[in-house]
Amino acid sequence: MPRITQEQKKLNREKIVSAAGEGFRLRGIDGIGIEELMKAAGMTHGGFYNHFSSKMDLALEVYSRGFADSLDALAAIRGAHPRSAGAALRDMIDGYVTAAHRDHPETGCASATLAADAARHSVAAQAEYQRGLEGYFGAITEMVLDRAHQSGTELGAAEAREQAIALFCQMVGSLVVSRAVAEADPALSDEVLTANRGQLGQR
Amino acid sequence: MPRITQEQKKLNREKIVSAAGEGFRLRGIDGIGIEELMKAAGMTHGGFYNHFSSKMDLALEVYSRGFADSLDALAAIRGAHPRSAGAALRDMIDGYVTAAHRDHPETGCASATLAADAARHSVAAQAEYQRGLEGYFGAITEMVLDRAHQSGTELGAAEAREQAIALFCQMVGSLVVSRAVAEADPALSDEVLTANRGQLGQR
DNA sequence: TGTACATCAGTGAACGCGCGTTCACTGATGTAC
DNA sequence: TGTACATCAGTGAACGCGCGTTCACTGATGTAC
Repeated sequence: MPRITQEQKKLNREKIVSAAGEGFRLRGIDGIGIEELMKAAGMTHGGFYNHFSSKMDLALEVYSRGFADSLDALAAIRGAHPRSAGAALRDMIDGYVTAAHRDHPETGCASATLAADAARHSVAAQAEYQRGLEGYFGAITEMVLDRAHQSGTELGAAEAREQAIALFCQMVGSLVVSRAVAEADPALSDEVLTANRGQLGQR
Repeated sequence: MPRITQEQKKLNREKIVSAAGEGFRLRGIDGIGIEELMKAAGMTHGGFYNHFSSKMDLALEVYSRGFADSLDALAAIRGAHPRSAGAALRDMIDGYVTAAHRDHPETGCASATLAADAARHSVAAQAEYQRGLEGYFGAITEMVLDRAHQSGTELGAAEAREQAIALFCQMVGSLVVSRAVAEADPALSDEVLTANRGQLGQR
């Protein structure tokens, strides 16, 4: 059957990255094997090394892809609210701190699922993580500044960035904590989300 | 050489739990093997099953131990400030959101290190996590209520609990995020901590 | 108190399994003429 | 455009390694008398 079109090869590579994006988020980088990933992508495991030099190489691509996707999503939210940065911020929070997001890590924020892996794995993974973080922080800071400007509030750039960072960390923390008890105590898990959404809304 | 005193056996068991507490926090439950843990505890790996029925059994003990220790630490902070709940809250935050805590996960908060493992592992682990969370939430809620009372502020119990939950999640999130870039970008990692401490202080 | 025997904690080899990675092979694709 | 050959993506078996767990063994401890 092989060999395959160059275009088909690119498609297959995409399938692997996509399957790994979900698998790594769901079970951790060490929690799912190459055989299972390749099967999910519709191939057998042997061909993996035609696309990546190692499992960690794939993981790095998953990281950078994940952050890029999240930044796109942020840009889309901002684009949907060209008039009000406040509404955009609310949309971001209400889309993030959600039972649906908690219950579907495989398609969710990379920060909330892969942060622990990044801390424990190579510096290369951390470097990808850093690039993603800078992007988030910058975008959210702009939104906070815009909102202050639109409401006529005085707000320095440094203070806006501090607020943006704190806001982001609280969003991530709320998801991480709520996931840690999602199966054992759904009510508590829901309460964690509700409480954070409530407090975040007051900012 | 064996057999050993019953008292010595208990001591050995403690050494295993202690070594696992550090090892699991540092590298994850799947990130360190029984052989290495037992070596760190000063024994060979074969004897492990004289103390625990499985690796997951040990992990459960590490979880419950970790939460108990953290609750003790919280009680100690409150005890050190019998007059001012506000000062106790500040001490808690300033002790938690710190470079020292970030750099030493092995002796740090179990929530910030083992949350991802709990979400992915058995429901039993989540149940331990849940018990710990309830303890935290309850204690912090009391502190928030005490502070309001001491400053003469009106504050309902439900609102206090909501604030306590949000506060805790932000603390956890700040540590998780700062650790994810600690090696790759120490300055950014420090900024994450500083920003969160700053914003948390304004509550 | 002393003696004889059963118990059992630690040792280190071994088992079985799954994982990341390698490799010989196949046959359709890409390319040179 | 057609032909001949080199390339190389996917296949599936295999390798090596580390891991969780088991086991026969040892000899000091605990216990029954």
